Amino acid sequence: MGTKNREGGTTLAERKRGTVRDLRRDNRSVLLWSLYFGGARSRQELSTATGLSPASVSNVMRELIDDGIVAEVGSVDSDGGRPRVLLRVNPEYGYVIGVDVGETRVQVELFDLGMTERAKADFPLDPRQHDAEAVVAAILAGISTVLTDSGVHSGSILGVGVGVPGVVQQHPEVSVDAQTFGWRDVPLERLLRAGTDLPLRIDNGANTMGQAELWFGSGRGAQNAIIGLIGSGVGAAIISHGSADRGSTASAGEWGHTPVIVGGRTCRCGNVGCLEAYVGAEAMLERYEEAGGVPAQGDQETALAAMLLEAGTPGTIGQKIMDETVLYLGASLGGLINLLNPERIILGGWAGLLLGERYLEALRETARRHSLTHPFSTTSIELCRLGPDAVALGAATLPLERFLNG
Amino acid sequence: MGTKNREGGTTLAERKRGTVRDLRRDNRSVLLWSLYFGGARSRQELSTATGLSPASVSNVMRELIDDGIVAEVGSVDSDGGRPRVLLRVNPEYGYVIGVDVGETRVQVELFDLGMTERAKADFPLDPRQHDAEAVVAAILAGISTVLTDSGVHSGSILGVGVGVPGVVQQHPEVSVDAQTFGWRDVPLERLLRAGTDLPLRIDNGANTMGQAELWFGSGRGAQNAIIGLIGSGVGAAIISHGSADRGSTASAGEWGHTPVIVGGRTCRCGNVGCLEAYVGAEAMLERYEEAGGVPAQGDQETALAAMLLEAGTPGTIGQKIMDETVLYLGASLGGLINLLNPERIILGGWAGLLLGERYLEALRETARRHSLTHPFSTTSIELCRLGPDAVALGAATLPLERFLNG
DNA sequence: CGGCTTATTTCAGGGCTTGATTTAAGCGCT
DNA sequence: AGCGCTTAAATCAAGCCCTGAAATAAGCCG
Repeated sequence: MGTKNREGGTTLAERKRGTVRDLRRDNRSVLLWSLYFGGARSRQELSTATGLSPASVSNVMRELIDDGIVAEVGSVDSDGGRPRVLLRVNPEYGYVIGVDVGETRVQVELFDLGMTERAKADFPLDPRQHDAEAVVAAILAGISTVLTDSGVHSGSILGVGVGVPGVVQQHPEVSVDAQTFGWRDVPLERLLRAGTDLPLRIDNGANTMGQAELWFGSGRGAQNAIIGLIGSGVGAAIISHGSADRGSTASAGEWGHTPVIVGGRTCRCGNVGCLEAYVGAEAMLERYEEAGGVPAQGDQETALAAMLLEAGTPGTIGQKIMDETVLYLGASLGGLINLLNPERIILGGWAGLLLGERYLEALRETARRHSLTHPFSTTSIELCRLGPDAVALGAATLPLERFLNG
Repeated sequence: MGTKNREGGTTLAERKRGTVRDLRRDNRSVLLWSLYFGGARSRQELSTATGLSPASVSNVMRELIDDGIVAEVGSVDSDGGRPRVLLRVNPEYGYVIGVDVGETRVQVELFDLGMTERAKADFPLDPRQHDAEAVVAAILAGISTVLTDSGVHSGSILGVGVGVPGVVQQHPEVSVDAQTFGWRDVPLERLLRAGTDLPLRIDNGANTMGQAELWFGSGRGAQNAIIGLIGSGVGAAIISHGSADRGSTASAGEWGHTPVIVGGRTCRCGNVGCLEAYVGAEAMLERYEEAGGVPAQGDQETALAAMLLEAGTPGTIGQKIMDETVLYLGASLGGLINLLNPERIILGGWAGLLLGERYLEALRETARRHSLTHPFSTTSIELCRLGPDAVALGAATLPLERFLNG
């Protein structure tokens, strides 16, 4: 109810649903979504699932089959009647490419429509050097590599999705602000456009990862969810009404810079008391050191793992730090539950998974203590289910989404 | 993009847009919304505003005029062409009733479609006695009072909206949980149904107030907004994609129970460190007393006003409390800005307005210090514009919304 | 008063979904 | 093997809807 736009700009006119032809496109799209996420089903099942008449389903399906998008696959016997013919989206109708632009590497993956990986390419990046040119070159090289490796013709690529570690503005032009890369208003789409004609979609990496979990991971079917990502810093993808809420200028989700101790520890963002000043991997290790601990040599990942190991022994500094961490994180989770009343919270990111392995139950309990009974009891807190490729997978869902929408 | 429901239950089938007739209903509704919020406009303007062809606009408008919903009102001359005929929604086509169930009184108001108040009735409630029966009786009495006072026939009432101070569950049956009233799973709709046949819509009072501000107050036109309500406690209505985000079980918006000092002051919800443990009127007065202040006699409103007056003098206890209050509230606002990236934050509630009068600028500054540059710079923080009738007004928009949707 | 400009309405054309009606495809029992 | 029964899918005529083009309405201007 009431999702119709009021006169808030041009949104009303942009809506593309006035003619009977749009109706057809919509129905076609509804059927495709239903088929894609519902798996192989008969026309009849589609009819009851979507509320469309059997006649229309038949009609649209013939079209989709003629286009090669949908294929009949076997049939299911019924006792005493004509067997139902099962339909499914043809995974080879087209392919999508997902790109994960990370701090240390650009990862490019090619999937068929069933989201089976068909090819993959990794290009290391110099961690001290994140020229837009270098990244663009890596992405373009990755695209042509996966194309040749998979033997897929570029004509059957439905699109390329790119997940980047920064705020992505879509209007008036796609531009990326990424502090860690020193990017400010980098017109990534325009730069890529010079090297490829494929349809492009660019979004924040945390959002693409969230979308991956939402579609294929722990978030399947959720209408209201929060996917929290804890790595060196802390971010989140917020799902409301079944789709990502990016806020008014696409920078929503900065969970890490939400207060937990007003006037507390200084955060790398310059403010004080942020969650990220306590809970990100970087902050955890700093706090460990401040408390007299000696972080293990190596990268953050190794150091954090070592600290977690130490934390298993009572009385250690590691344990103290981790107990506090669980308290802060759990309290913040409780706050999110109260504020947004999600049906599911999903914790991920490399540090989040490390932490979750050992402390998930403690986090649940802390969140319970810091939230109201009712909203807590209708929420579940879980870990991400997808591996390190989730960002690329989620990025690939961007063109997939466009395809399913027609 | 991508607001289509995935296979998350029965939502797909519930969508009522498959047939060419639904298309008509939708277009009719789009035109009505545009006319309602865009004011008097010609058919041609409607055509460009909605993207529908002039022919269709004419067509639908004739229908609406025949139904008495829309009326032609004057025309504007143009130099050298046929003058445009202005259309508007006929404010007398129907009426809506809004009910505000507060702690001390039930307020019932009757509006025409232009949201001009036509009648109003107040029924005091015994603050120690919030029997569902008493409240239901007051609401029903209020409805018949405003009907007779306004002379409006009940047949032209489009519906009644009720705002209650508690969590409202819509499924499987409308039921209300209101801690302050001692209500648990009160089937308010069923109880009211026994006394009236009018269409009913029940929602949380903070949400209805938020909707009022969104439609007619400081929030006009916003797609992403937060309406914060500070009274005795602290709540919020969260608007995303242009409509209220109630979360998965309709209890979203408990901003007051979001952490600001983990491990801090005990809140009346039983947890510690909640925003409401510092910023609600009740908490502010408690903190004042704990710090050695002597609250003025009388109700909370008088006492808070007195403290605010004292706070104007440097060195007083009142000033100390208020400085802290601004710090906590501002930090929490900063967190909301980072997390949700709203285009507007609107502060209301009786205590919020009292506070905002004097400290709005300080709050803005504190929020700025506690948020990231980009999202802060695209947000404005303002005060509610509507008076104490906002809850009833917002409640009345519930049936109005249904009417506009057809 | 006639030409000109702009706003609405009218109308034929093309599309869409649907309920009803057929046709297709097996099952089970005789 | 044959026949009736059951269920799934396809076909078809009917009823709506939106749109572009053409026609009509309504003033202004010289």
